[in-house]
Amino acid sequence: MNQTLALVDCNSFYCSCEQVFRPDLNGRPVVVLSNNDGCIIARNAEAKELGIEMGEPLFQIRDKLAKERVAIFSSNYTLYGDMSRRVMEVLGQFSPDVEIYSIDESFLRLPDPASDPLEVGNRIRHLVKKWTGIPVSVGIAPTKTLAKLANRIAKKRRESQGVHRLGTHDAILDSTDVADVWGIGNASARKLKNAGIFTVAKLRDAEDAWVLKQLSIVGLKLVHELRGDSCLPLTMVSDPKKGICVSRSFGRPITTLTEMKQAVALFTSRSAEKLRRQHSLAVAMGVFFETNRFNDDPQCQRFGSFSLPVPSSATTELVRLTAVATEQLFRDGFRYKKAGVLVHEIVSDAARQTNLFYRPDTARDDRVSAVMDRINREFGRQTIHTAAEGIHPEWSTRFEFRSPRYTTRWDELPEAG
DNA sequence: TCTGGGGTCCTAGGACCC
DNA sequence: TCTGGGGTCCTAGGACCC
Repeated sequence: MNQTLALVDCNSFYCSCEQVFRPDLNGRPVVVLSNNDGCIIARNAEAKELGIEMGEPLFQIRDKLAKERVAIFSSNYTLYGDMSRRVMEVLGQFSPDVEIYSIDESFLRLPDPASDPLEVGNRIRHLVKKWTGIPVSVGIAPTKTLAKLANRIAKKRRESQGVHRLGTHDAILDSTDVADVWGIGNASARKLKNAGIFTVAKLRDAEDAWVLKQLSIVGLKLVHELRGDSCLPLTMVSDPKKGICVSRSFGRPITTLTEMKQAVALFTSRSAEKLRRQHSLAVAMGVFFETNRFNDDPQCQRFGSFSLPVPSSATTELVRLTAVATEQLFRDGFRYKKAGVLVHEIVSDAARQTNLFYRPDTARDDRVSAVMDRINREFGRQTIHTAAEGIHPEWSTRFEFRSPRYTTRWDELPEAG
């Protein structure tokens, strides 16, 4: 099959989103923090140059950041989600076949075989920047794995100027580290290097049987992709999630059952919303909480799961059930740092109306949920929520450096003049 | 010393990704 | 004092069945 794919990836996406609204930060190092302002999860080019690493805890490098005048932001997922949608809209102009792979990258099948792919890549770059302010890099190749690699090269090589096209036998593959291949993580890279395979070209030319034995079917597909043989198709419509997990670290430790129930109720509401958005029902769920594993506090991890009496996605029902589970699991005398809710068995809501157990009270719960969704969609998340979640609880996640939600909240826009 | 040969389902854990 | 939060896929091994 002869196809030309492009992988479009936003450069330092979270940082770029912040910088679009803060042109005064141009040329300055910028970082974005994880939930709770714990770790560095995004750095712009200037910050990377300072040697700031992905995943570094903030408290360990606070002084360095201050000294280098690094701009620090808490993560602002409302803003990033909205900017992502805008970028993806622009990409839609270039192809009917777009796979949104993550919040900041998409695969496109370039539809017109006659046009020059490099020229198309440059147009994508230019238009996304012009309409959204976000800089992107474009990798072009016949398979996803090669397009990923091409994108990496586009970002690394200055001469590429943000767009690179890669063929299966390009000379650059003889000098590209095998660890740069998408799907080759630490463990596989170590295995390959022990066997003398250091470059992408070497891996491409390895024997199928050997690869299968060492890296399983996953690795073999990847090697075929390096040879230009497409094994990973574009998936334009995403399947519903098979599991859902909502978990957070707290701004300060939780010690009481009352507060733990509030936290679990909040995470349960988020889970219920996710279920409804993909038209699914929970069949079995889990609740967990744990103490801080990085300090000397007495350690405690609790996990419990249960099946629902009837599959459901109603906030009120799920909150009631996870509250019971929380009461059963909770142990006094610990400082809990993190908790979460899982939905690990899911079914479609399509067949429910015919379910023997679908009674009027279930129907009422569902109507309440539908109204909650509508209000929260229109007026913003948490406009309406269950009383169980508490109001502005003290254990809430910290966002010391949060930027305004420029694109979705008028009330947070800075005043003009 | 020998201790079948399939098959399925489930779970835990590894590896990887963003 | 402060160390993220999601996901997917695959394999191995145990339980169970005929």
